[in-house]
Amino acid sequence: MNIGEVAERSGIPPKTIRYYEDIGLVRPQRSGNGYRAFRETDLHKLAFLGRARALGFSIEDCRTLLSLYEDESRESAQVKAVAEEHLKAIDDKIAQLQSMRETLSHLVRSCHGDHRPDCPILSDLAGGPAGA
Amino acid sequence: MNIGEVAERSGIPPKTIRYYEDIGLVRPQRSGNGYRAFRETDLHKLAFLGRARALGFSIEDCRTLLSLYEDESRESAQVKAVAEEHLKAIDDKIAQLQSMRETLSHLVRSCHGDHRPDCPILSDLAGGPAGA
DNA sequence: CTTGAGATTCCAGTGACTGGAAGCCCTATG
DNA sequence: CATAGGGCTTCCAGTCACTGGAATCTCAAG
Repeated sequence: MNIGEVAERSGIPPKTIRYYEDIGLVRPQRSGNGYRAFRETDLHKLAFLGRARALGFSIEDCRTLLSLYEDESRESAQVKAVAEEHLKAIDDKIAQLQSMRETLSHLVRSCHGDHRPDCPILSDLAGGPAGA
Repeated sequence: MNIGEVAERSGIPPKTIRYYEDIGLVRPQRSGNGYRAFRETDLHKLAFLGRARALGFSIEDCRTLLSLYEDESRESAQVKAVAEEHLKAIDDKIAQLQSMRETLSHLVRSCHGDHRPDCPILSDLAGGPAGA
């Protein structure tokens, strides 16, 4: 398989697949003409990567997960540990965003949003709730 | 004021302040010795930037907000528009993270996490719920 | 006079791609 | 057989918002 077909079947753009090869996530063989020659297992790996990235795992996590996937003597606890850590990071990020959302939505609601210059959003940014 | 004091009072690291000058967000004067000489208004701007960044506004949004802040003929609607767009981006991001969180927490719960190699997390990544 | 803290500039790296340029390979058509 | 195109190759640069580090300079204190 050439890169175009793999891209289509895995849903990962050619550019990204080349990048994944650069950083050693996949190692396709080469045909006589220099083109990358992907086997089914390469496609499988790329699809795996696509799903892991869609769940927000970092590239380094993906590398770990892939190696665990290929390691028959793995312990599921190792996989779970990676996933739990990532889950916690997601929770932290959500909490942070929700806190921003909270503040911001209050500010947006309190701004009349018309042609006048007075704006509680700017007042808040300029110096906190007791803004000048 | 030298950069150290401004950093302490604004909560923004010196490196970041220099970066903000590089990209034209602040324009401190210079003393005879070549040191940056910050005035109160510069400090004020930096504190403004710190709060805007803490709410997740991009640097470009910050630039816009700062210029609106300094524009006496602004209309609050302009500020509100920027904030609303950002709020929507935050909502989108939260939704995306919550969807990941959902999937991931199911997977984590379904993994026994012991010394055995079988792992529903890997099965899912390897090929969806109907994993091999 | 030396020491140390704090200031300066510039270069490089982060994460995970993505865009673009220059050029090779292959197939199909005129 | 020449050519046009589409797909493939490599390499370089840019994204975003910093951050680390090196080499050098300035200043106040002892």
